[in-house]
Amino acid sequence: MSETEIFKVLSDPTRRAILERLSAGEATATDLREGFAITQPAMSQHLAVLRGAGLVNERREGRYAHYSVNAEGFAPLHAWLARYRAFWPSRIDNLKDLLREMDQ
Amino acid sequence: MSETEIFKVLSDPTRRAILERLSAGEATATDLREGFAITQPAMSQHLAVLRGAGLVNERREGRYAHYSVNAEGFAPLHAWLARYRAFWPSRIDNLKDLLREMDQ
DNA sequence: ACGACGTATAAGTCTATGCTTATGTGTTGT
DNA sequence: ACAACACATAAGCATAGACTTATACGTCGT
Repeated sequence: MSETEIFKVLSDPTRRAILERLSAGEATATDLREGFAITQPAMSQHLAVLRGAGLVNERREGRYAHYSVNAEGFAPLHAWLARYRAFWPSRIDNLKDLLREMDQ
Repeated sequence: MSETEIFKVLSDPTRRAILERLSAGEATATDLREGFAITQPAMSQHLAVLRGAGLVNERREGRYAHYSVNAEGFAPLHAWLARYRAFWPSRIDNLKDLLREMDQ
């Protein structure tokens, strides 16, 4: 998925809230509506967008759609952001060297 | 800056390209236009948005505006993304413990 | 002082997106 | 078989955002 698409998808607060909810575990589309002042089609559309971006997985079980976070979908975001980690706390700056050591 | 704002700002490919250019070093607004098929006001507006989100710094020098990456502005993004690092390569999963050790 | 320059702002246009209501599709229980 | 259910899709509307042209603002060189 393109970086542009991922950023667009995540720029919606409702979708980020959905992801946060899903990070606590799988949930159905109806489950997810609790706590959100949102109609069913709106939720369905948000989930379709998240699915399209590869940020969530869908597991079909009869008439229920179980959604969960697809952490691999965040890889492009991690990769992009890594370019701007130059000013991470200095401890973390040493990470690369550290990992190199760990590999040996 | 709110996560929503940061994601929106970064969802524009031109703005991400500007950041990439700036990550190679400071540049003026006019410098930045090279290589971009973009009018001067459009560039100025993008820079205003980046500045507003705290992602770039402006250094005024006479009639020139020198822009540079403000890496601290990426902190909210790092913090948010950290929640979804559960599936980072397993080596990195140990980072937290590692850093804890380093502090001692 | 004045004109060229570097940049910012204003105002309008066009498209993208998130919402709504209405409806379609497949599944389950009786 | 049929009604209720879980979810998806369609179509329309309203707002946001990225662009344009025009113009304003401050700075520099002559």
